[in-house]
Amino acid sequence: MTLLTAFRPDEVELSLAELARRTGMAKSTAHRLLRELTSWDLVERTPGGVRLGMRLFELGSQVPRQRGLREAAAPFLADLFEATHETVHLAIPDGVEVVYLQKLERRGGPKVPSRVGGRLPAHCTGVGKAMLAFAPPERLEAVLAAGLRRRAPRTVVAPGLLRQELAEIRERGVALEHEESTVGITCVAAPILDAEGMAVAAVSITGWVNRLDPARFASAVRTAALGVSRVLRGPS
Amino acid sequence: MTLLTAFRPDEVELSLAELARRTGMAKSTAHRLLRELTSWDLVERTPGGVRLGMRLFELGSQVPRQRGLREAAAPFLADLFEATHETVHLAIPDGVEVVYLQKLERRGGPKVPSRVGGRLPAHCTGVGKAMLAFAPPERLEAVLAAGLRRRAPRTVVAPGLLRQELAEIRERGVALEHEESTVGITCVAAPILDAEGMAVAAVSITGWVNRLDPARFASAVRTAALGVSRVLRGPS
DNA sequence: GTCGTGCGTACCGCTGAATGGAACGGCGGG
DNA sequence: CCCGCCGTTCCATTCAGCGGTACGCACGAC
Repeated sequence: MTLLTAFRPDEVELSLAELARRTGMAKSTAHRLLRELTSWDLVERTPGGVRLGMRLFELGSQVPRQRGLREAAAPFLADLFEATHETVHLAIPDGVEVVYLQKLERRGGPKVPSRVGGRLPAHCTGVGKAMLAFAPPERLEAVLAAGLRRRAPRTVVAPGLLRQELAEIRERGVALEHEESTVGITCVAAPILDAEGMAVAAVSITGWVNRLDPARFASAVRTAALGVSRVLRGPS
Repeated sequence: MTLLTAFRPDEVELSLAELARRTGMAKSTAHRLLRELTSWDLVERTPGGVRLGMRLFELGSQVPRQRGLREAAAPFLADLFEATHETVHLAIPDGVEVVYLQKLERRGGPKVPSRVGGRLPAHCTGVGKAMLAFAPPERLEAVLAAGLRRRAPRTVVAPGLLRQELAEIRERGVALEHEESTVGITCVAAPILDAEGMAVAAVSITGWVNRLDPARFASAVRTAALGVSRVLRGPS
């Protein structure tokens, strides 16, 4: 894991020497461990070094926390994409962050910082706020305690403002985000709730701030989220 | 890895004792290793045992072999889905099998055996045949040597027939599959080629055999594949 | 041409960490 | 009620991982 996590999110390949340097291992140790990792196809040898291997992807695809959700949500995300023609996201909460499970992009859409399997802070994303509004109070406190870091000029950094906004989200069932994580981009999100009314995930659409009218799509996002919630609660 | 690979594709959670039994480890060994895996969030403790953890999903999402392809293909897959309203697949070759990278499902579509991160034999799937037709000859020989296992009544199991079909695919640029892996399901696939004309991946649409007219959608699938090929070759 | 540097690879003696047997408390079913 | 299975902890033995060292190679500077 020390070796595997030495790969930063957007690095394709690293040399043995670079890995040894980053991890503080002796070159011979890194060499031997990489041989073992290669034999499991957890990493692959390339002309210029090593990169993460396909078995990691295969294992990751089996992870229950994301698999059930993804399979249940897939058709609804497709519908939502078709109805709105905007970038669609599915995410789950994890500590003070959100982890993106799925992303449907259209050609020519805005370039958003999210990535399948990537993380963003909860307080400055649509999906994050949607889930915070329907989370145990401790989670909000943890987010506030971690500090509302400013990621863009319009990021909400005042705890009071955030609390107030979450109350509005609870009332309307939809979360809005206007250039709070990236300038020029806006977002409409809705939570996916379990039987107890707690958010287990959220869906959102994201688009250019001057092109996407939140009021027009709010009900579509909400409908998709409700559809997933219903399927998750089972055939009861 | 012995512990992680003890989880079969559709098992959600396993007990410590069951893991020890499957792997042949002593219970105490399995216990200690699971503690370590848990600390990395590679597995998570549940009331009834352990399950694969989110970090595996996050790591898997970084794997270059799938990430670049997925990001390049995403908009084209979305277009294809919208144009056809059928289940869309993106897959890459791996030995005598194919690994699915992405899947877009519509509501009410047929239930297909594929799964993101899952594998199927190359010889009985549309994407598999599309890629075999544009693969180094060794790969086809390897597939034949491994044996064309029958998965459905109409699976092609005769080497000669398969060779002939691949020639046709090369000519038309599109592969067809009619109930060769699952009864009632048909498939239209096209390869994504690199600069040397070798298949690096394939896209397909899948639907009910009596509902999906291959002739009508062949060009759409081919167009999507060509679009991805073009993007992959870069902005040259 | 020649040196210097950084790379991947291989060897091997030492040591500390992994192993698994044994034992215990808790729980549920027969 | 007791038996069996589970998860957990402890501990002595041993063996496998560690990393210092060294080698061949490719490349660039001088």
